Amino acid sequence: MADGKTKRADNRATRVKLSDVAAASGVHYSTVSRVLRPGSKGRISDDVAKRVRTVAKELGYHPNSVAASLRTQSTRSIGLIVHDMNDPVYPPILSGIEEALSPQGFAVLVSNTGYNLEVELDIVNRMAARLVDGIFLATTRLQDPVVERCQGLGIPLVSLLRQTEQETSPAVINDCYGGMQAMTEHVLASGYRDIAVILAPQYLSTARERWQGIKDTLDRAGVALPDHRIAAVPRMSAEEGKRATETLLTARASAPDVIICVNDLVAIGAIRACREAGLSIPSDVSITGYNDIPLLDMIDPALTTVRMQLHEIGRAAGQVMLSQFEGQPVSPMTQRVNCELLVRASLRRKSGPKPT
Amino acid sequence: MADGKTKRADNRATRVKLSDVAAASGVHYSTVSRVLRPGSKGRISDDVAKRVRTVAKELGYHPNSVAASLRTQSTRSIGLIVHDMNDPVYPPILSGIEEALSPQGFAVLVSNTGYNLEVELDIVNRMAARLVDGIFLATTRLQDPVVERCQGLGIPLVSLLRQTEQETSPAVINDCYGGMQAMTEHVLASGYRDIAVILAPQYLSTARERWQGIKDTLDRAGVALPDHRIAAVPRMSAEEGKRATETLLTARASAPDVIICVNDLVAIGAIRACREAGLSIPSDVSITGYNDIPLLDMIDPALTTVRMQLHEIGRAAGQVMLSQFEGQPVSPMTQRVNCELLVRASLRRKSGPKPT
DNA sequence: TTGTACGCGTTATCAC
DNA sequence: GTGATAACGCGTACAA
Repeated sequence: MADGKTKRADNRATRVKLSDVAAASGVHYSTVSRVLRPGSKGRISDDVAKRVRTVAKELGYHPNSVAASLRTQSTRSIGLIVHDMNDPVYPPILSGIEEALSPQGFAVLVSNTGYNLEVELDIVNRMAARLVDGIFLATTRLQDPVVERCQGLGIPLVSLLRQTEQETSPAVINDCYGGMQAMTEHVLASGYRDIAVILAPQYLSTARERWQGIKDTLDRAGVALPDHRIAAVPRMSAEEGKRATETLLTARASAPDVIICVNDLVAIGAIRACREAGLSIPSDVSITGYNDIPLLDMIDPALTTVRMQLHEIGRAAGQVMLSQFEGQPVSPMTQRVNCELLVRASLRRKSGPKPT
Repeated sequence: MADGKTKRADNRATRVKLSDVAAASGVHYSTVSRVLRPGSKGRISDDVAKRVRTVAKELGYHPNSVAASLRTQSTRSIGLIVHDMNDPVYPPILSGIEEALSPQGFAVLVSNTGYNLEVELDIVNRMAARLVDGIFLATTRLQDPVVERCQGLGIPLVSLLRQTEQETSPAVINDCYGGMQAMTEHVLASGYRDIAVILAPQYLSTARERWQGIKDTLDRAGVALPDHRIAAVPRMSAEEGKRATETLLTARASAPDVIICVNDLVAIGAIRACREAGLSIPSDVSITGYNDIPLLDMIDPALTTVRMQLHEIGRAAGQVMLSQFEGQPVSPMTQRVNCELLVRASLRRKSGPKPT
């Protein structure tokens, strides 16, 4: 009843609705509804349509999408689930998604799992309760209970960056196999043979494909990769990369020629570890990454990496989601987006043979 | 009628609702509603409550929040409007917001304006149509039509990082004045007197406060800042920073001792421009930034900057939003979060007098 | 071409 | 304590 604090409630209450427009234009509100939504059933006389439209504009009518959602069972909102938006690979993907879906009137609900599966399942439940029209999942594992839950709930799903083992959901991913193959071939072409790798958990398709890309290329070239030149991180962070590199460096007296890292953050950790071990890069050890996160060309030394088309992955995923909404069968289930090798200072052509 | 493609529709249709639970437990659905929502009016007998609850769990009941929203006029969703999520300052803020609001059942709708005011106003309209409970605005200008529109629509608003001239909306911001003051004092203490600055548009409170922090400190120290040592960028990007630096460097034959940049990205552009001009950093020119974006300690040279507590700003903004929902008057209108000077290699104590 | 009437799944306000 | 019932604002088959 007060003046100041009821402002918002008043605003809501005062909000002009379909029937207000109808009353002001002297027609029934169902007519207004038809006028305002192109693609409705019956045709409308031009003069009525025009009158209704101007009245609606004058009154500042905006449809209440919650009411519409209740009726249509569609909220025109979609969820985006990521482990952590602070990982620089996600923002460009979000941009791409927005580019594809925003013109169609969709809004994006972003949630971080914090790398916690329980949280992630809970997020899916909450999004389901909100009747999101679909979910973009950037956390997909090769065997994924989250994917199963979405499917159990009947929520259209598109995986981002990763895919399940059986390719059970539509997915738009980077060609990690091809990217790492190109990287490994370049490492070999640069003259290196004593190669080390830092891998990531193999329940992620990205990590597995990258590892396969390395392995197959080395195998074809007949280059051995002994166990003591292989390390793994439980999570793709700089901290873990540093730790893994320390393990690698202490495994043998001599350092490897080059360390191929599963991604950029891990590579940054590797750089730190090498520095602390008194090794300089690239003269003592070359290092490579993957992703091409921002500023990577500015660090010392500029990191050799593979650039993913993250924005394009997001955009394509948006398209897949839209075609799924239209009931079109998705094919192929897994769509691969190309990437590009970027050679920078952290990887140098081998100058001479190492002293034995 | 087919089997595969109607799966989702079936799921929606099949979805267990209040009345299903009611039927299965032999009570009226309004009773179920009361049981399931703590804090409803009438008290319920324990046995009925228990029965209803178990039945609900068995049937896998989940409330339809769209229907609830239609009734309550609250969607428990809030909008976050940023220019571009690719700017690394935003993700930590989003995390902070989620930390504060997610436990309360709120979801966050993220939208990028792409630095376009028309788009931004449109986003507000769309969010209003979705009945968001509130909006976080990270784009606030000193005079801001977007703020006005939100207020006109009666949507609770919290500004992030920036504030309007008249402090018309609750805001949680960084203490940019203090941060730049500390930076400038350190620059002076390092022995520099020939100082250049790169500023940003003064319709942003961040840019203006930083500039004031610099100016006041120099004034107090009696150090002059001639016009040819002042440049400005239309947008805080590396590209613009590079361009502005080129302008600075060509204005006079001698380069300044140090360039104080409005933020890190601009500073990175400055580094690039200096390199191209054959100047080395910090021996020829020192450079400073602001924000402490990720990897800044890894670039060459490591950039001296001011670290903002971005996550904390997001969290605090979430708290402000919540207390606003509870009808509590916000005070003070502008809440400042402290920041910290980080001195790194890009700024070195002046060794000797420059040759004249 | 336009109006009628019902339903979407809840919440809230009544009675009883 | 519990049941009945009216909104909430819109979409749409159907009638006119």
